Amino acid sequence: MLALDNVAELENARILSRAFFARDPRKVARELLGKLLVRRDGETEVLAGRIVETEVYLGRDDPAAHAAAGRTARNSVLFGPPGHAYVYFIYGNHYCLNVSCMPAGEAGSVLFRALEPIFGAQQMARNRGLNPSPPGKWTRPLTIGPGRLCQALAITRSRDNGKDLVSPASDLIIMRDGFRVPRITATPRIGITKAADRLLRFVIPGNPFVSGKK
DNA sequence: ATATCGATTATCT
DNA sequence: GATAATCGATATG
Repeated sequence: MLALDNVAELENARILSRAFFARDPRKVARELLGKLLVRRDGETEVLAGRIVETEVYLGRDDPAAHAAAGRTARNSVLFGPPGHAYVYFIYGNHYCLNVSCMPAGEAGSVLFRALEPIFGAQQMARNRGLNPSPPGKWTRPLTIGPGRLCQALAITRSRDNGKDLVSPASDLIIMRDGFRVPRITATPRIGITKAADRLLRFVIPGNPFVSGKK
């Protein structure tokens, strides 16, 4: 499988099934915690991060979701088959990555909010325009937050929107490696104004790469 | 330490 | 024309 074979961190990892995503995104968001988001660039470069923070966006019954008003040119991936990338541009500056859930025809997705770098942190820093040299805490700002993690993995709408995230041929895939999350906490979603009270954000509590205070 | 604010553009009303 | 699933810089206690 191209360059993945050479990465020790991924030698036991397998791509998730399409069926994993053909379900209620509330279930998918919880179970995505501890999985791996893997970016492949060319023949040699591999970037990988463990998913430590997710958010759920539903369909018509969720006013905060892009799918709330129905299908448009921008959000059409959300209504397509499960396991595909929905990438959108926000605040004139940032990209955010979702994976489509539910069977084709029904909207619903999970937003990737934070990763723990597992492989390729040096290149992630370069993608972010940061100086990779100072040792110690330099990995923290790489992948905390939906905009930052997209920049770290070089995810853009033109390159990745609509991409199949469970195809071995894709350069952006989601994998499992047997890692078990100790615990899951649900909180309100970040940065929204509508339906702000619903507990649709999921984190691995205590993980240092979860966004938020301390 | 927390709070506020400006950047910058695709998308929708 | 207003808004937005954000980030990073600056101001303030």
